[in-house]
Amino acid sequence: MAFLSTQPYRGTRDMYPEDKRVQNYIFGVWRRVAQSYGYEEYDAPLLEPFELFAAKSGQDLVNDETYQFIDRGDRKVVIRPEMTPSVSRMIAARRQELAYPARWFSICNFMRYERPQRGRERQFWQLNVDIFGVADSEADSEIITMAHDIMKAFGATNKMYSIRVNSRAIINVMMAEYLELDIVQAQLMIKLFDKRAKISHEDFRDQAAEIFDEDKSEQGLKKIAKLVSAKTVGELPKSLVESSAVRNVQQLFTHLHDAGVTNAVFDITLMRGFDYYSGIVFEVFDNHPDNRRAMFGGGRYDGLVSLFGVEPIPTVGMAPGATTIEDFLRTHELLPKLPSTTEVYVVVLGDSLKGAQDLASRLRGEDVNVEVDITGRKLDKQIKTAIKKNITFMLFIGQKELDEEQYTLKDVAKETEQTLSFERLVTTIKDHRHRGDDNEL
RNA sequence: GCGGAUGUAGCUCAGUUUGGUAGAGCGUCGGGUUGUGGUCCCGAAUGUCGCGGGUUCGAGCCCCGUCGUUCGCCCCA
Repeated sequence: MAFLSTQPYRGTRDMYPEDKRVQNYIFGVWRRVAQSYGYEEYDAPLLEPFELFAAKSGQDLVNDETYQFIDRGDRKVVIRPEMTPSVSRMIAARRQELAYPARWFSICNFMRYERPQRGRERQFWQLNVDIFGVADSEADSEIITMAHDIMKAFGATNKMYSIRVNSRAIINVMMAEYLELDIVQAQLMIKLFDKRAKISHEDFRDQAAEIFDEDKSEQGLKKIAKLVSAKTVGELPKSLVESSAVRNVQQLFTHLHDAGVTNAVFDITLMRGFDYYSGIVFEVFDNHPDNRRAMFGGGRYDGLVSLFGVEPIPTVGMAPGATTIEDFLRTHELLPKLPSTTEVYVVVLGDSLKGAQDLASRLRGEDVNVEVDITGRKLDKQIKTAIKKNITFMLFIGQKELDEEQYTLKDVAKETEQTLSFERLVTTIKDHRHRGDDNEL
């Protein structure tokens, strides 16, 4: 008989305790920052009807990149590849009774049938943060500022990443009125702009020239050169600067500046997915030479809620992924040492197991997480186990300690030992707990 | 969907040139001082050499296929 494989399914990861610690750390930072802005957590089903995604995204996307199946009732269902349609559905369903602006977040897993590569897995976790009901650029600014704060909360400095900002509204004006392209040409040009960083200047120019009608090609290239050279919104050609789309982005940058977000830059070539975005779009880029890539992004999608046949609700959101954040943290060596959730490992000396168990039980009664070594092994083996498990404290329990009711507590990292009464034991362990929390921030 | 690299002990890898008994370090387990560890000493266990087929007297090594991993392309909600 062939043995079963121990490998996880392609594109998925087994979360061993040390992996889960990292994930919980990332989730914890996300949750803390989102809640600090007054966002409340929600959740949605793992499965959604096929139509929900088909309506929103391109057919290719839903057919080629989702996990889907027919359920026992002949319904076509999809394992969610993203959160936005589900949360839009939830908002649409209760649009009349919600308190606006509605500030919501979720931390959920998703599946996409893709070829795995660096920073991309078939099963992945994302934070989704959205603000519903505000059309003003204050909402755009809030989401981008929160992205910035999340990076800060992970210990990143401004130099480590940059935030690139563009606006679909500007792109629309630019394509239709400034470059005078029809819809088909505009789509091609958007794709080309999106690729610009990956191809040579010559290829970019040649391919751009082909998109224009022949008689407009030369003039069009000059216009594109002007667009691309704009380092700020203000440097865009005059006819664009006067549009409301540009004024809106200028406002956004003013807000960001006021909020202390100094590493946000305007980038006319940022296109981002583009299916449902209707206003600003942004992406957070890793600046490290070893990991130069877009980590996550977001934008404004005012039209999506109206797919459910109701009044549109203006919405801005973003979705940082755990995989890319983890890559970022490892690349910049920002991952903190993450101790076990177990605070005390009880090392049992001689045949004091029963007394050790009683003491452990009392500690648990005081809300301390305690693990007891019940193996009866030699001392050094017990100690090595505690270290390997990355547990903060060791507590040595032998007959002498039980008789005297004075216990030896060892701080594993500092290699220091104290002999303490039960009450002092509890306060010492709890004091350390609070310090640890502060260090994480 | 396309291209490159790669798969040998729990982990990191050598062994492939020139086919000839399956290796190292770390880790694990046991012991060395029966109340204190990471980096001491001694000893031991551990492999369908990813999987399937082919060539050969003989394959970890050569050939074909396949699966996984990884880097890039495409795509990126």
